[in-house]
Amino acid sequence: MADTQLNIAPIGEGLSLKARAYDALKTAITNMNIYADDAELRLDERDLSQRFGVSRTPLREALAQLDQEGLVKIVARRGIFIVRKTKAEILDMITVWAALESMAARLATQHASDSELARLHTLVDQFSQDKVAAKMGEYSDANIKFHQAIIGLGKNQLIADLTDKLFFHVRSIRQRTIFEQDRAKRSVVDHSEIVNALEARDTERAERLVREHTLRLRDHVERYVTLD
Amino acid sequence: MADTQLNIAPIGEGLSLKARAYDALKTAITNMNIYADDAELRLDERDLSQRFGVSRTPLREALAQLDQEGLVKIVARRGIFIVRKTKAEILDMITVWAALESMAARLATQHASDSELARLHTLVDQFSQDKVAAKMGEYSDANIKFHQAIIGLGKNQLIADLTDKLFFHVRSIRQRTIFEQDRAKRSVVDHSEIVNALEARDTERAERLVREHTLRLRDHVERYVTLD
DNA sequence: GTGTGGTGTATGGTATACCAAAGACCACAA
DNA sequence: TTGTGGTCTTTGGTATACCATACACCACAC
Repeated sequence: MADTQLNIAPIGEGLSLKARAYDALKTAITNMNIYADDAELRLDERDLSQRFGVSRTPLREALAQLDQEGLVKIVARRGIFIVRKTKAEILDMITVWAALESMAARLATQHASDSELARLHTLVDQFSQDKVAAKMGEYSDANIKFHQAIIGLGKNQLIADLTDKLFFHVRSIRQRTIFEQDRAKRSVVDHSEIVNALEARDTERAERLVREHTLRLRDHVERYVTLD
Repeated sequence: MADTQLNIAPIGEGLSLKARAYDALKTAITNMNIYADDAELRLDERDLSQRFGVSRTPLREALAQLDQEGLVKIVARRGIFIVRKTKAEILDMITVWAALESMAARLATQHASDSELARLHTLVDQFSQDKVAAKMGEYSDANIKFHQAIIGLGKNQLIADLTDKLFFHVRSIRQRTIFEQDRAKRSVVDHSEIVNALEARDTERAERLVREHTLRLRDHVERYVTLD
């Protein structure tokens, strides 16, 4: 059945070229193992421009944004480079994450509804301490989701936005370390205690547990993870 | 005495046009009372371009950055507007500030040297509880400096960077409210207790005091300050 | 008199041409 | 053979011309 209307082709998906370039670059960088020795960290503006099919201007705006977020570094007349975070920077990020998520937990005890907290509970209940090893992939996702859920329940948009920007880095570290040294088991226990504190509306305890949980990740990374 | 050398004029001050446009815009917005009823919140790209003497491209990049930082909002085909933060957003910012500064305080108890903490002490000692009213202007500055100093002692660059971005908004609120309802006196006491906790290397107490101090500001704003 | 449609204008968005600087490479001279 | 200089190439930086859209205003018809 042929269209009776003209039905002009949708040129873009509604997003600006800048936004699309930004998304494409971000996912490309995200899916790349930038710590491999042979990783090509140099980006070529003109090459990218051709490959995305957009001109350099919107591309540069997207790159400028990534630069500000710290994913790439633009050096005048030298090039654009994907940034390898130093270990110290990763540690700082995890520390900031701890500060923000623990504050979100504090807020959650004050502002989240019982039903919202109950939903959090179901996230935790899916994994018992001993079954975790059997379904690593799933737990790795569930682990991330749990932390994002707490942040959501804090109902502070700024915290959500800031952690979103850190997420890219923190996620990869969380996934990389969750199954080292029995950390998954410990994680299950921690999460369960956190939920209990939240449901008990125990503000101080919830805050402390979340902070300690994430700072433990920090210590683990400091001791055992090698970057650079 | 005429130059024997050619001595070509220094064209720029070394900064890129984008960076200069950014600085100029930021200070311009900072020094403007955007809450006045007759404030002109609309920015004209071409007009600004002429007034700064740069073309639209670097100007737009600067504006895009301000947009991302939330100082202005760019609406496609509508214009660029200076953002009036809503009260809710201000409250969220103060909350985030509390989370970050309290974490910085925690870190300071672990990583700051005795002499660094002693210097902090001198910042506090300049103002006794009853003399504060006499030199309001000075105290207002000292108050801000105190908080920045704690953040510096946390030695987490990311915390410093993030609070820097919030600073613009939080500073104006701090200055606006510090002399309401005897808050200055309370502030002096708080600061002194915070320094004591830091010097005693009492991590938990320092963190808690800083958090509570800033959350009190948050409550004060929520109750007594009218924006929008 | 009111409503609708079309046109004009202002404003961002995009593409492209050109500029400037830094580094690599090569030729030539000592 | 080695060092110095200049040039060429690569890359980002800047300016500008052009395009698309949203809104306002006005004319015309009902």
